[in-house]
Amino acid sequence: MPVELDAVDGLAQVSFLIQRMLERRAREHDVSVIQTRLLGILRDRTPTMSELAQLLGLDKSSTSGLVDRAQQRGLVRRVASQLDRRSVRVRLTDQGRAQVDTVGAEFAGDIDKLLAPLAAEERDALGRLLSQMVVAHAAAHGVDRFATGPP
Amino acid sequence: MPVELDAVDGLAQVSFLIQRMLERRAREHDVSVIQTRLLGILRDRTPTMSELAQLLGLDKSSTSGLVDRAQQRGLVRRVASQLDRRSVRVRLTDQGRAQVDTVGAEFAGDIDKLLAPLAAEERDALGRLLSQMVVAHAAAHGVDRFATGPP
DNA sequence: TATTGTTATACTCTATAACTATA
DNA sequence: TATAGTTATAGAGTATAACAATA
Repeated sequence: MPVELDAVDGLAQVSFLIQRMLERRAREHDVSVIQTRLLGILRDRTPTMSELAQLLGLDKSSTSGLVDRAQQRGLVRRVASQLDRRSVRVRLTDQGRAQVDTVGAEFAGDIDKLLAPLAAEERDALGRLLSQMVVAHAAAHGVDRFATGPP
Repeated sequence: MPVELDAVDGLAQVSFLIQRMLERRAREHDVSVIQTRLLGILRDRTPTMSELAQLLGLDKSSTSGLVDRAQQRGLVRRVASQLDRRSVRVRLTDQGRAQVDTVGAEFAGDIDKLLAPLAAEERDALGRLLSQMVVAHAAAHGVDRFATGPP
């Protein structure tokens, strides 16, 4: 198999593979990728609607609808804020937490399978290279790496 | 910056970064990722609607709508087949080709920037590791790597 | 006045089901 | 009958603009 991709093409191809894996896993549990991403953000946070919109990179009205649908499915709930009575916090329900844990574990398993052809030292080397890229990108763009990526 | 991700987390993070880059580039040109993917498929093909639905992994009705909207924007056109009068082929217009070339080049440039922190030998090593993964996955799943990935 | 959040509206994307035309 | 494609319908996801309540 002498097929050889350069780093740019390799990253593009692998990204599409991984994205499709996530789509499939989410759909198996009857949710969308964006719903899963919402739950992922809420795993270690209870943000206001505004903060949530910021984290998701969506308009506040889009976020309202997203949370509406997640709430209808029993995955999240809205909690009134005591400090500012205009404000609402969004919290994961037990069912939502179970859901995101399951999808997250399956998704991680998919990526792990994708790594199967690599030897242990190669996996380590890959992790180091990717870390360099992610860290440099976060430094340059001021992004909290753990805020944006699901799950 | 002693932050170190393992290969699984690194792949997940980088995939989300790359996906967001593509979304941004597509939106800058007023199209969606799926529209860009459609154009990418048509760069070296003139498939029937059925073939297109297969390549995109969508229902034929979804594909109809997608092509409708791309056609309204002047990016593709439908061509009647002579062999089978039920059948329709979809072809890129000049404008569609210019669009996908532009977005594709910008997207490749984004990935290239993401690779900036790596030395030349590291980029080569990364390309080799990712190639191994893509090739093994294609062999196991029987996927034409160039059919599915945009652009 | 400014901010937080929701609602009204419109468009894209997607699937299922029913349909037309051709094979 | 079977296949290629479209249309009707419904729902998710998104943004803009207008709005209510609170600060």
